[in-house]
Amino acid sequence: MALYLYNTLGRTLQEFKPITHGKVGMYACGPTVYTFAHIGNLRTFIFEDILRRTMEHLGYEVTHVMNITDVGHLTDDADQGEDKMTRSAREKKMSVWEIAEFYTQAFLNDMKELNLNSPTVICKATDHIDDMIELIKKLEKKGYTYRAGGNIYFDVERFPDYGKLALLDKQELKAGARIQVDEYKRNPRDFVLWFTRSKFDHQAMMWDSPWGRGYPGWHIECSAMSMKYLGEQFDIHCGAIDLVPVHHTNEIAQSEAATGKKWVNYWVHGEFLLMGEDKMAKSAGNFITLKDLKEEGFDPLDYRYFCLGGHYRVQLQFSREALKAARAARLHLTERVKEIRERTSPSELSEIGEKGKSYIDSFRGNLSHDLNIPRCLSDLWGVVKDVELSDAEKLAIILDMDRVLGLRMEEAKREELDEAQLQLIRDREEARRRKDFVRADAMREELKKQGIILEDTPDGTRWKKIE
RNA sequence: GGCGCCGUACCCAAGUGGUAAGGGAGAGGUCUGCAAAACCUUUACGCACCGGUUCGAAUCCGGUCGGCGCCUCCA
Repeated sequence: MALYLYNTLGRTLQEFKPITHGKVGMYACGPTVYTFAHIGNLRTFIFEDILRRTMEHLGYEVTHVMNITDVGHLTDDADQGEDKMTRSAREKKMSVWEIAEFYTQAFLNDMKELNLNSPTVICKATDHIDDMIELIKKLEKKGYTYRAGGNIYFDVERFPDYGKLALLDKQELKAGARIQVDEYKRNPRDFVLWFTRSKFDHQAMMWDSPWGRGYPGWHIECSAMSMKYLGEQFDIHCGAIDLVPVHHTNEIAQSEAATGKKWVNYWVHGEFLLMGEDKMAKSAGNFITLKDLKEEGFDPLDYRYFCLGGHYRVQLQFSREALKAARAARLHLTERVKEIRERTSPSELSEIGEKGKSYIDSFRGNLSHDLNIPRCLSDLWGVVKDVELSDAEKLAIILDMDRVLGLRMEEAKREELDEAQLQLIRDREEARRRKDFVRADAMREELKKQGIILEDTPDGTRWKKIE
């Protein structure tokens, strides 16, 4: 089944055709590790995980590369003083290297808890300074750069297609609207490839280069590392929507200028998470982290489920109410799967009947249509509730769908009780037979204190643990 | 000012010109010693508003109102 993706380059839905048959090279812009990722950042990584799992589900062998931006870059709108990493280091009384390592680990932990499959390659900017220098040298040789005020700039005038991704030619740039204009730039859209003169007082990370001791510009790392691991041309580059006008635009310019080839075929961008009505941003101070949600009693997978409820290209409104709804839905789902598994083991996918196949087809169709995950979730619920499917079929289909959704359905199994608890349940059943309901209710109350809920059914008493 | 996105039930939200997915919450019912779970039924003659195209519009076109994002930190 053909996969259709919305390509920001061209702004249309396009059939995905890989460069190499059966394989996909995919680069995802990773986190900047000077503080904890907030749940808005994490939405993007959940989307990328879904994209990667979808392609694998459709039979592609995926090479997924994600970078870690551990070189500090700028502070805020004022753009002066210290860089992010330096400031964070000062506040935490740690070195910039320790800060980067600490938040990198925190991020990788978030990924694990959200059940994000680990990228094939995770690469740190600071491990690839030489690759960046080589790329800048190449650009310099071809005449795409100029030196001014101690820095090396990329000259956008030399690259005619500049801004194609972001439709910048249709926009009027309001230069200096938010940021002071860099007096050394020939064109306001020019950007720095290598700094030797830091804007910051206490620049901590510095490297030697042909242009002097300094540090790389922000955009060069993604070009250098993606081409190192995926080649000069690859299939998909993704990230959040805010990266389109500057970061990705500049990446394209420097990459294609260096190689003279088209760099990336499909650009796939995820929309923002909104906090109430506004965007969630570190600078606005209205952000929350996965840790915050856990402290409020949510499971990271509740947040994953919540994100799956909205399409990746549409802004999603976060609220505690909406997250609670997602949690309730996920717990119901998990409970249902536990019940099914208790009765059966999954059948072979090849033995699924017509009715079951229609769900699988629907699911794949929705996936293929620009990752319509909300519809896929709807298909999943359809399977769970269908009265014509056998339990074995249901379980097989659910587990198959979950390879994409990543809700850990394979772990939805009945927990174990100890012998004393099992005995108490048997005693209670005995009391019920004697119609000693006062005693029976007391025992149920006692089990509830131990976190066990009882349900009396015509087939006997069932129990489950409270989450 | 320029560019882009979006207004669907109490809430989140899908919708690919053919008669409004799904989840949550609420209500009624079946079952039950009670409870819970499960299941069944139910909640938008209508998709911000006004025109237009069409046999047919939530979907396409134009306009109005409202919201969000971006315009060199940004997921």
